[in-house]
Amino acid sequence: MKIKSELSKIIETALTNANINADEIVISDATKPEFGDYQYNGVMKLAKQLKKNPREIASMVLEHIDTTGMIAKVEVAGPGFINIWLNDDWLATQTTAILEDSRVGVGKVEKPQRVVVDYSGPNMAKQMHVGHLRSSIIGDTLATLLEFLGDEVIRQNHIGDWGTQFGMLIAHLEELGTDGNTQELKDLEVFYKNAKVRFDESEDFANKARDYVVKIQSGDEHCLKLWQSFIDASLGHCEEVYEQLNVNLKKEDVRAESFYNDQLPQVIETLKEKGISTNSNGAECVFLGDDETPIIVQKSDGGFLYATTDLAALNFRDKELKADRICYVVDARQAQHFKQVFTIAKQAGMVRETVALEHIGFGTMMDKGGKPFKTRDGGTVKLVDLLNEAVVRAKETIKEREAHSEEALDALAKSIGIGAVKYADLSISRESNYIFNLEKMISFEGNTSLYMQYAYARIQSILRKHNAEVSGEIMVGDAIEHRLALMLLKFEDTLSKSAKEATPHTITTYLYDLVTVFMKFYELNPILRDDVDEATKMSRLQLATLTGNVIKKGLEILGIDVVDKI
RNA sequence: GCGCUUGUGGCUCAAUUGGAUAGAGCAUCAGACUUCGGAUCUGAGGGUUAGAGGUUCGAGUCCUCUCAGGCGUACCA
Repeated sequence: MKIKSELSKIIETALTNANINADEIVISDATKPEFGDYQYNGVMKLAKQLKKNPREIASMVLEHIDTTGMIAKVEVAGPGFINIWLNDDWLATQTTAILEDSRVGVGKVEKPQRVVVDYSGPNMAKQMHVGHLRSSIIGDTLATLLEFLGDEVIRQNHIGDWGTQFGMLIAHLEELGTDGNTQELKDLEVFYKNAKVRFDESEDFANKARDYVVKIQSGDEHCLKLWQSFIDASLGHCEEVYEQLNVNLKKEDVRAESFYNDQLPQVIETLKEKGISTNSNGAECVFLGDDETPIIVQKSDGGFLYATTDLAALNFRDKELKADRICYVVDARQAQHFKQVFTIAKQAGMVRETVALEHIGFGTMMDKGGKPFKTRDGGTVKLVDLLNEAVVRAKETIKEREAHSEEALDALAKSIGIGAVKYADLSISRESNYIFNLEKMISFEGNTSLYMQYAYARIQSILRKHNAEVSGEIMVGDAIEHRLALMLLKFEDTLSKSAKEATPHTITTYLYDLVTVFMKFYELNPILRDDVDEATKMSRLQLATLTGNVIKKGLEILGIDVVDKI
C-alpha cells in the first residue's frame, strides 16, 4: 500500500480546490501519536510564497480535504501543520485485502529500471576478511530488494584477479606442483605468506615471478593455466562464504578485472581523443577542476591502474549491459575515487548522461576500542572465522533456554548466528563506522534479529496452538490495533524509501517498530482466551498472521531465514 | 599543506533530508506473572546535539569560524 502517495493525491486535490498551486507534496509520518498518523508540512512554505498567514491557508486547505474514505480526521496544529488521522474501517479493509497476498501488499514499481549492483569484489590473492562483509550483504540486500520491487537487477562481482602479486602466487603454485598444492591452498593467507617468503629468499624465484606477470598479460598458455587454477581455488573459498552468508552471488555474476584487460588501451585512446587526458611526467593523467593531483590512467611504464579498469567497466555496463542505474557498494573511503571516475566517464561519453551513477559507500567495522578491526597480533580477521564464532555463540545462547536435538540445534545456530551478524550490520546507517560486538548482536533485546525471530516464533506458536482454520476479516477495534494495522500497511513505503536511498537500515528500523507495536498488542489484546468472542479472535489471529508474514518477507529481503521455533 | 568526512544522554545507535517537546536499546532504579513462549510488557531518571556566531516563522540537519578524531592525497586496489 502506497499510503503516502495516496495521501499526496488527496492533499493535491484539496489544494487545487482551494486554488493553491504546489509543486511537490510531501507527506511525512507524524512525530507523535497525538499528532495523528501523518502530517503535511508544506503549508508553511506555500504561505511564504503567497505572503499569507500559514494557519489561514491551512484552514482553507482543510476545508477541501476529503474525509469520507481513507482519512478520518484532519486538524491544523502549531504554526500550520496539517495532521491526518486514518480511518479504522479503511485500515481494516486494506489489511484484510492483503491477507492472502504473497507480496504482503507491496506492488511493483511503475517504471522498472535495469540496475547494475556491483558488490563484494574480493581480492583473489587473499582470503575474504571482515571488510568484505559489509559490501557483500549490503549489496545483496539492495539487489534482492530492487528485484522484489520489480527492477531488473544485474549483479556484478568485480573480483580482483589481476596484478603483480599473481606472478608470485602462480610461481609458488607451480613450484608446489599442481597436484600437491590442494592442502596449502586451503588457507590463502598461508599460501600468500609462503609465496612471499620464497620471493624474498630466492633471486631465481623472484625473477620468475616477475617474468610470469608479463607472461600472463601476454597470454602465455602455461601461465594462464596456472593462474586459472589458482583463481578457481580462491573463488571456491568465496563461494563457501557466500553460501554461509546466504548471499546470492553466483559464478556467472563474476566479471573480473581481467575481463576488462583488453579494453584498457581503448579507454586511454578515447580519453586522449577527447582531450580529457594529458601526458604528465610520462604518465597519462586526467586533471579535474582545480585539483593539482591528477587521476592517473596509465603509468609511465605503460601499465594501467584501477581507475582505468573502472572506466572500462562503466563503459561496459552502459554499452553492453545497458544499465539505467549503476550502484557501487564499496567502502566509503573510496568516495573521491568514484566521484572522479564518474565525472570522467560522463565527460568522455563512456556512460550516457541519463544513467544514475551511485557510490553506495559504507563505514568501517571497528573493534570495541573504536579501532579498525584486527586480530590480536594485528592481522586481518578472516570472515569465515568470524562467522564460525557467531554460530558457536548462537548455539550456546539457544542451548541455555530450550532443549533441542543436536541436529536441530546446529541448524538453528547457523541461521540464527549468521542472521544476527547480518541484521546487526544492516541495521546501522551504512555510512557510519560501527563497533562490532558479538554479544550485543546475539542478544534478544533491542533492535536485534533475535527480537524479530522471537516475535515470529511467538506468532507461529499461537497459530499452532489454535490449530484450526483462520478466516474472517480484520477489524480495527482500538488504538493499538489501529497502530498495528497501519504499521503493516507501511511496508511498501518503507521498501521504496530503502530502495531509493539504498539504505537497508530503513527496513530494520521498520521491522523493529512493527515488532514493538505487535508486542504491545500481544500484551494488551488476548487472542486465544475463552472470553474473546469468535469474530475478535479471528480478527486478531489475522493480524498476527499478517504481522508474521511481513516479518518473514522483511527478513527475507535482508537475506535472513526465519525459524518457527527458537 | 590541500581535500573529503565524522562529532547526538555513561555505552551502542535513530531522527522521513529544514518541522512541533531530539527518539530507541543497553546499563541504573521502580513496577506487572492463575505466561495465547517473562527470550515479554509498563514506568522513572539521564541531552545547551563538541563550542561560538549566522541564515528564518522553525536548525542535530544549511553557511562561517574554532576544537577534536578519522580517511584520502602522482604512477597499489
